[in-house]
Amino acid sequence: MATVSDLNAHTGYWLRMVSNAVSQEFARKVAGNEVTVAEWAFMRALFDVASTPPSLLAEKMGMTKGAISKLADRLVAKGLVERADNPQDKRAHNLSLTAAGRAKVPLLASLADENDAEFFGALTRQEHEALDRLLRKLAEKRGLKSVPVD
Amino acid sequence: MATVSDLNAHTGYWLRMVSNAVSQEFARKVAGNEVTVAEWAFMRALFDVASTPPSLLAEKMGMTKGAISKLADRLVAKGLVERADNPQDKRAHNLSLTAAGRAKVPLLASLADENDAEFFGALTRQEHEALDRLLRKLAEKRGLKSVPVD
DNA sequence: TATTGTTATACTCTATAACTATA
DNA sequence: TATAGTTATAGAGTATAACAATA
Repeated sequence: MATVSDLNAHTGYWLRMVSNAVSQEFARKVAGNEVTVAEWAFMRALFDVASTPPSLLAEKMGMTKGAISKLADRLVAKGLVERADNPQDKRAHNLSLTAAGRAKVPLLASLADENDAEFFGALTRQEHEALDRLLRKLAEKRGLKSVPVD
Repeated sequence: MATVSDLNAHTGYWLRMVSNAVSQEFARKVAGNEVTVAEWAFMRALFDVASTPPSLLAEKMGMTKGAISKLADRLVAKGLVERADNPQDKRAHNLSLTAAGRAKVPLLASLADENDAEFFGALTRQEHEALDRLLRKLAEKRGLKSVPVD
């Protein structure tokens, strides 16, 4: 347990600080592409799976069904995502990127690359790789899954 | 530049995922203490400085003046923060924790400790220290400053 | 005019909980 | 009853921009 004198030891505090800065800058970068950061994350998670039910996406992304539903609505309205009926279970359906959505991924990915380079370029290559590894380890422990092909 | 095939290389994506999970859980933990995560970060930044103008706090926290102003309003209403006139410049003022605000810090800090332990306990001690160091390095490069005593 | 801070406005993000339609 | 998903509601978080007071 830390005492008040070592408040600065809180990793969560720095994590939030850095993550917010990275996301804010990325939001600016994607703003011109009619897509938000959360929408990009959604599309990115969908990119490598042919098709997936909302419930699974919610679990993977650490979000509630309701949040996924709302995000999906927006992306469907923009023509980037589509819902397909599940013949086996009429309650269920599957989400996937449309051709337009899929076509947009490389552009958005290159903006994400730029953003990564801008922020993590402050680290050496070894440091950057170490950070990546640590974050993935934490995500995994938390049940946040990457796309299947990972 | 990454190509579409190495989408998973985006550090920003994982950073956001992990940070969101950590903050969400912490929000649950502090919810019973009439304080939000952003409010705690604000109080924490204020804890080690006797008194600071909003503009400086905004710079340190990577937020706009408007956002700081709104947060300060809420904390003043809760009796945790106070504004003091600056005799040298009537436009300016200084923010500081009230006695009640200061008294609340150890409890909130211990919840932050708990949260850190819960998430970063998945790492070895060396890994946890490495993560800390990397995050601070990134924050520093970005001009996000820790409190002066750091 | 420039600067400090507040206020007005507007979104995104997300949760919780109630609801609908199946199973 | 249980489950898949949607919808309704609400609030946090934050930005941008216009504004007021003072320098």
